[in-house]
Amino acid sequence: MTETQIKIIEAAEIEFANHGFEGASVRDITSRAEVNIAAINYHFGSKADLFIEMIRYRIEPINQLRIELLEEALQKSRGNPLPLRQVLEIIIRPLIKNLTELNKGEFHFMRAMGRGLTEESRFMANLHDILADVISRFRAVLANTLSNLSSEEIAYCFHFMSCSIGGVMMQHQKLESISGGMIDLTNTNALINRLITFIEGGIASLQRERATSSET
Amino acid sequence: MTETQIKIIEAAEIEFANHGFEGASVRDITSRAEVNIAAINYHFGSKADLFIEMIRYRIEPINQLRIELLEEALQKSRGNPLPLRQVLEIIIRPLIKNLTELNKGEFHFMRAMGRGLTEESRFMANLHDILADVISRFRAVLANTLSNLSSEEIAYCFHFMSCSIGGVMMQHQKLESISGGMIDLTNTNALINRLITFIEGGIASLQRERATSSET
DNA sequence: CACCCAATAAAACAAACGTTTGATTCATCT
DNA sequence: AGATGAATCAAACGTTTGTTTTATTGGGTG
Repeated sequence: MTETQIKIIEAAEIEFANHGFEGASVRDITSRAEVNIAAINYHFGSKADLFIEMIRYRIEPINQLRIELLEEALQKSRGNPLPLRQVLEIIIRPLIKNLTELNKGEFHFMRAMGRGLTEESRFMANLHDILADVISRFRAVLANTLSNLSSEEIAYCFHFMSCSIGGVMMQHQKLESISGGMIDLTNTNALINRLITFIEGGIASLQRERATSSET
Repeated sequence: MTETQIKIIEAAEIEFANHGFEGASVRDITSRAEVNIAAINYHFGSKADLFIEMIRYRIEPINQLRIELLEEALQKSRGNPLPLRQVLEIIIRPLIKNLTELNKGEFHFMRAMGRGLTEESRFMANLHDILADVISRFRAVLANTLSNLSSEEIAYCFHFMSCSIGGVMMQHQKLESISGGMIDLTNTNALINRLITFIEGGIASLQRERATSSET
C-alpha cells in the first residue's frame, strides 16, 4: 500500500462517511487527498473498488486478531463451549476498540462502513467476502455456546447482536447529543463494557424465555 | 395527499431503499411511479423534500399512536414509573408491526428510512423535527423507569435501545439468510416479542451492573 | 360558451458525474 | 547517455444529474 493509496483511503473514509457511496464524488475525494483526479482509477480501478479496499484495509487486521483470540480461547477450553461473555468480548472489543481509536473524535470509517452495509447487492457480494470467514466462525462458536436454543432462536440472537454492534458503530456520534455532552466519545472501554453487558443480558434473557418453550 | 403524490412516495420508498438518497435518481422514481419527470418538483418542491415527506407520511401516524398508548399507560399508572417492558412495548410494537406489514415481504420503507438516518446534517435537521416529540417523551418516561441509574447510564441504555431497533429495521432482510430461510420475515410478532425481550434483558443487565457501582 | 387553474407533458438547462486519454515527470537500470 | 516503466498531471470524454421552462390538457365555474 503506497503513500498515495493511503492518502486516498483516508480521504475516502471522510467523504464516504459524510455523503455515502453515491453521494461522495471522486473529485471531492481526490482533492481532499491532494492527489490527481485520475489517481483513484489508476490505483484502485474504480470508485467501487476503492470502497471495497477501504473496508479491507481497516477490517482485515481486526478480523485476523479476532480469529487469533478465538482460536486461543478454543484451545484453552478443551472442547467445552465458551462462555457467552467471552465470545462477545472477542467479537466486539477488537472491532470497536480499534475503530474508535482510528481518528480520535471523528469515527469516519465506522460511519462509512455502516453505510456500505446498506448498499445494494453489487457491493454486498464483495463486502460479504471480506467478512464471511469471521462470521461463519463466530456463528459456529455461538451456536455451541447457546446449545440449549433451537437454531432458529440462535439466528435471532446472532441477528440482534449484529444489529446492536452495527448500530452502535454507525450511530456512535449520537452518544454525544443523547447524553447532553456528558459521555466522552473517546472513552472506548466504557462503551465496550456496557455494550457487551447489554448484548449478554439480552441473549441471556432470550435463553431464559426460549430454552424449552416454543411458542411464537 | 393526491393519488399522484402517493404513487411517487411509494416508488420513492423502493428507489431510496435500494440506492440511497443520492443514488436514487428522480428519473428512476418518476418512471417507476409512471408519472412525468417534473412531478416531483411540482408536488414536493425538490428531491430532498420528497424524502422528508416520504418519512412523515409513514411515521406520523405511528408516532401519534405511540403517544396515545403512552398517555393512556401513564394515566393508569397514577404517577408510578411504568414497567420497563411496557415502555418497550409502546416504543417498539407499533413501529415495527406497522412498518413490516406495509408491503409484505419487501420492507422498502424501513431500509429507506434507515439509510436516511445516516445522511448528512441537512436532512437530519428535518428528520429530527419529525421524531423529536416522541423521542423526548420516551426519554423522560424511560428515565423515570430507570431511576436507579445515573443519567449517563440512562443515556447508554437509550442509545443501545435505539441502535438495536434501528439496526433490526434496516437489516430485517438479513434474517432470511442468517436463519437459512427458516425464519418467516412476515412473522412480525415473533420478531417483536424477541426484540423486546432482548432489549429488556440488556437494559436489566446494565441496571444490575450499574445501579450503584460507578467504575468505568 | 368562454374562462380559469391545477395537473401533466415534453424538451431543454447548466452542472456534475466517473472514467479515459495522451503527455510529462523522474527515479532506476543497462 | 539512453531506455524503461511506474506515477502523476491537465484536459477532455460522453452520460447522467436535479431542476426549470414552456406548452398542452381537461374538468369545474361564472
